[in-house]
Amino acid sequence: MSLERKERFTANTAFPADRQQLIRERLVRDGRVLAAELAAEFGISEDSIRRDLRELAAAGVCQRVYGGAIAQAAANRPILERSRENIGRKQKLALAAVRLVQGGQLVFLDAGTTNVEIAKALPEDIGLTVATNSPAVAVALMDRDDIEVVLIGGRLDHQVGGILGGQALVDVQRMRPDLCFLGVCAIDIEAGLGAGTAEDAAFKRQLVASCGAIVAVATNEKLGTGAPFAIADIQDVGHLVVEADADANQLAHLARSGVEIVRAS
Amino acid sequence: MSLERKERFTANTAFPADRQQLIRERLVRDGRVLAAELAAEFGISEDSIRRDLRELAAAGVCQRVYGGAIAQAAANRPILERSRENIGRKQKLALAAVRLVQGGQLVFLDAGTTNVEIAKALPEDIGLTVATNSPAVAVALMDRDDIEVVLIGGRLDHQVGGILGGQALVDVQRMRPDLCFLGVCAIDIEAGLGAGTAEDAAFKRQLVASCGAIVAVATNEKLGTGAPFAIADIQDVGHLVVEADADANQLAHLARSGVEIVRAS
DNA sequence: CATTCGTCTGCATGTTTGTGCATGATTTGT
DNA sequence: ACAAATCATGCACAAACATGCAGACGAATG
Repeated sequence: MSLERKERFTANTAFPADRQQLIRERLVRDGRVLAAELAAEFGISEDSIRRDLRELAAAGVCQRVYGGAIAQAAANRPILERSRENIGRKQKLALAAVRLVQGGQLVFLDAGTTNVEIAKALPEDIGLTVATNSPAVAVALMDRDDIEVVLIGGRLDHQVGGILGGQALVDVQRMRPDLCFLGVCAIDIEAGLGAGTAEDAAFKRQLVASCGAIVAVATNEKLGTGAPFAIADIQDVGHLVVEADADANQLAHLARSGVEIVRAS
Repeated sequence: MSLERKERFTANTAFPADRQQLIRERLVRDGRVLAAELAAEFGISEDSIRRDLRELAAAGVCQRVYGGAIAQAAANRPILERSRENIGRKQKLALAAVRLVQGGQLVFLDAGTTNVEIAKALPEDIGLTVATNSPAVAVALMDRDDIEVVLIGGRLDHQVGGILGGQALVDVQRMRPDLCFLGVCAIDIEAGLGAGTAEDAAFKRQLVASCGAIVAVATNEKLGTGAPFAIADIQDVGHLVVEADADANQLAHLARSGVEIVRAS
């Protein structure tokens, strides 16, 4: 008896910690595990497996069920949902927008929810540098080893969700991004691009001045509307990314200003 | 006996330092080591191997497990993987930590998952300014109208999850926060505070120099362990926030250095 | 050369941890 | 509702553990 146990124990190269790690991996892969199955695989009794599962459940990794355990859906679900259907309008816009980006470039992502989606939509291993004044963009790119992130410093504007102010202006002045995704609040053929606050508009004006190419990404409700503070003329915009069902009439007017229209699918 | 031992000792090229280096390489290669296996290989007793492993664990190289040790990936793992672990414990720590904050202060929140929890735990309408090099902290405070947020600019370190580098150092130099919550990777009575990378340590050193009062918040696994790069001595820390079940012996040693211990509930 | 000190080692001691098994309690499927 | 499967709990045991101790050795000191 004791011999059997000793034999198993020493022959088995797996520490409890390793074993639990393997169970974790299996949980994310399959979503569920069976106690009996694991016991057979590791060559130990189901009791020990149950102990492991109990600990993992206590750590919040999985949830115990009769016969085994299922993965705690919280961390997994969003990734799956994201890759599958349910792609929002802004995500479709983002997918169209990122096609304008090339590896090796210095790209500026302005503050805004759309630009956060663009950050998330950047292709794997594209290898570029992203400058931004948006903490949310930085967080979205935190786990991307192929993307160097440079954050503009300064006072955070809660309304805009980005860094604004004098120091930010100076910092942007010192860099020459190849491409800039401008977070516009309004875009109109006559009024041009507009923002909701004076400080935001001032920052975006500096962006337009500093960046080699400007891309505006606009959902339908932003087309043909004005905003209190002007940023730039339509002529300053290189590309305008719009939704698939954007108003054709508006687009025709805009295209006449020389801006290249990109339609999302 | 003595002859045997001497023979072994000289025959094996293993001074403790050499031996530990070999164990390090083994850890990198295999990710784990078995105490009995190493003892057989080096021709010494398991006791000495265990001593080595204990030292390596204290240095943060590996994590001791029953039967041997596994490579310590935790400190070097990207921050997003760490973020969901131990949330409950860190929230309790955060609740204790925010009691050190007073309205109207300029508080610096260093990068780290614990400090994100501290940001979330700041009382409603406390009314203060938070400076940070962590985009995640900034995002957590985005909807807090009573808190002014100042973000340090510069290159984002994906491992640390915060802005590091020369410009960040200069920016911190220019401000005088009343209070700083330092994201320490390791804290030990002799080695002091430690970080996992040189750049991170340099930034934290500047924080210690610039800030009026330093608060270190440490989960249990960080107590009594060392890290490759030193930040500061224990004496530089004003308050140390620890978990309710932190090792009393360690705390007694730490308290003797003059640091004020705050226990979470 | 003798001695003193610090380090490293192995051993003895008692403690902790991981494991399997027995025993009821609980849950599931039919 | 009943049998089978699964589970939680307590127990026993061996492996692995921390700790204190003493001997051996090298280096520094007189």
